[in-house]
Amino acid sequence: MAADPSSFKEKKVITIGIVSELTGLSERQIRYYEERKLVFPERTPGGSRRYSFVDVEQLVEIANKIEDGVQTYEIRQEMIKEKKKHKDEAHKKMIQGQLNARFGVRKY
Amino acid sequence: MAADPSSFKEKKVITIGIVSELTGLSERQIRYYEERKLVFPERTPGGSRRYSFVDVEQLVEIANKIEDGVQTYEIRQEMIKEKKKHKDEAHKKMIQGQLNARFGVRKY
DNA sequence: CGTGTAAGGAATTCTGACACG
DNA sequence: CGTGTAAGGAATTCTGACACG
Repeated sequence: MAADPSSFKEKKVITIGIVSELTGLSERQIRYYEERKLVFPERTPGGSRRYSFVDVEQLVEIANKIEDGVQTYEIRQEMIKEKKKHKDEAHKKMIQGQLNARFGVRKY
Repeated sequence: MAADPSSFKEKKVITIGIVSELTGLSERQIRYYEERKLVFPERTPGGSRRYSFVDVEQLVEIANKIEDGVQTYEIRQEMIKEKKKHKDEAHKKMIQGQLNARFGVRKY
């Protein structure tokens, strides 16, 4: 039901050069969006960035917004709101789960 | 019905170093299995290998077979047989499709 | 046969900075 | 603000070869 945690799409395995190919963005742009806290690649022991397919998709969205004149700061605010919404939903679900555990529930 | 051609799992985007981490195999092993025609990474313009998640999964299977004493040549024969089987199935389907087109068919 | 390793070179990536605006 | 670029260095990858067995 929830997203598969071992999902390939979320695995950080793509180098910045490939991401650049995939998105059409320059490496400069990709690194800058990280600086502005819009993407969060992992690092190899040697310090190279590794992105997931989800990151790649988000980078394209970010680039589109910027093309529309949205500033990185605003994009970041949107992202924070999104995150909050998801957290609230998760919280609601958890409460629900606790209630179900406490008072029982028929699953079907 | 068929595998999504734009599937992430099949995109060749992973460098050999990451594949090595993911599989636990040495880069030497990974390159050798390519030499023996068991995996087929793509190349960047610069000549670096790029693997897909499917490749990664297959590499693990290959390594397991080798551990069991199977030789690369035999593994390759198995792969060829597999491919033939798939081709036959595809062929059968195509014939079926042609028959359906020729004489009509109720889909449900 | 399958794998480790040292060797030398080429491609990739990194950071900090200057530039334009 | 967002992006290009030249700069110097470090990490990554490549190939062909020798070694063991």
